[in-house]
Amino acid sequence: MELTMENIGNLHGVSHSHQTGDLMSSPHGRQSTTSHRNLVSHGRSAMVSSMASILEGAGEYRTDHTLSGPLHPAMTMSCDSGMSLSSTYTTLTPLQHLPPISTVSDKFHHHPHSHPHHHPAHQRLTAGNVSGSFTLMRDDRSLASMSNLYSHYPKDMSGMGQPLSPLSNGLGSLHNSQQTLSAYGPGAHLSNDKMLSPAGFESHAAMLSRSEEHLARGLGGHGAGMMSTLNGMHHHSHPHSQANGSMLSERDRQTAGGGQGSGSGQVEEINTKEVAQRITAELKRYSIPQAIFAQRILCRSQGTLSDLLRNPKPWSKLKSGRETFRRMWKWLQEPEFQRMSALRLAGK
DNA sequence: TCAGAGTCAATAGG
DNA sequence: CCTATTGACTCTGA
Repeated sequence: MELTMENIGNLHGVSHSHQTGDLMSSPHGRQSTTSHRNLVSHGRSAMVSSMASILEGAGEYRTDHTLSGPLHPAMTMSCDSGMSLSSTYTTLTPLQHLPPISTVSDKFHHHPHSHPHHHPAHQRLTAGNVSGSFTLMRDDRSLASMSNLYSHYPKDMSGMGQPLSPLSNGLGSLHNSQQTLSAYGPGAHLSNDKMLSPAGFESHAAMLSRSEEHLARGLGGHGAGMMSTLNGMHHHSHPHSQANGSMLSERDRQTAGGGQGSGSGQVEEINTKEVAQRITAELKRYSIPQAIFAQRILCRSQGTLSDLLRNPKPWSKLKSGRETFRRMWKWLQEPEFQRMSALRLAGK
């Protein structure tokens, strides 16, 4: 249940103005202006070009307010609004049944303001890090909600949605297609009903992970250790828990399989290695520099991201650092165009 | 006060 | 231009 708490904490965080913390998290104000412009990357491949443009566009994100705030709060997840994002889709998708709030409630309650600078405070709820027993990586609801968002975000769709998707190798396409599907197709349904039906979810997840796996392999760069973890994610099929500390498998299974389990979108136990690998793969795929991703999506520095990607600590050992992984995870859950817009808009 | 976690900025290397 | 590494710093929880 602890996990639950955490999530709840996040959700409610908004009300508590957690994010303030985040905002301020740019403690020394370093991130603010400093590196942005240098970070802008240039598209390398045709496909990527779109990305590039997006990124470059980000150059002006300074004006961001105009764009981000008012228009699409949900998508505007930046450092400051990061929490809001979660809340946002939470809102959109009521499906997930939150855990016993009562239990948790006080926990996240106490810590009214807090964190002077740095730390994104969110995590202080930490409640004891759970033994790492649960594992649900479901955030699919985000997808569902996304689909809703699309409606008022047509421009992105047209602009970025398509171009980005195709990836050179089959994997890419696979990966994409499925994302697309979930986002547009099933996703819509999901939003209404129970959110992801087990089946739907599974397939989605499974496919995803699978494709990613391949990708990772293709990339191959990372140590063997990392690779092994990939599959860890959603294979209910075989009970094999991953090599290193990730405890996901079972949880997934339960989630997927369990009738209501599916609903519990809130609790997320993230397989950090898996996320790290996937992020690494995506960044490479789209030629997104770490610096950009780190700042725009995670609100962290390049060095931090690099370290996290290369040496992800097991979820159970993370405290406030979980937030960073959550953001990565969320980003992974989003459809391309949204990722792009996030990169673009979140440029604060 | 101390240890650990999480970051950052600087910097070394492709 | 990118990524990896690292020393230093802030916080937080004993």
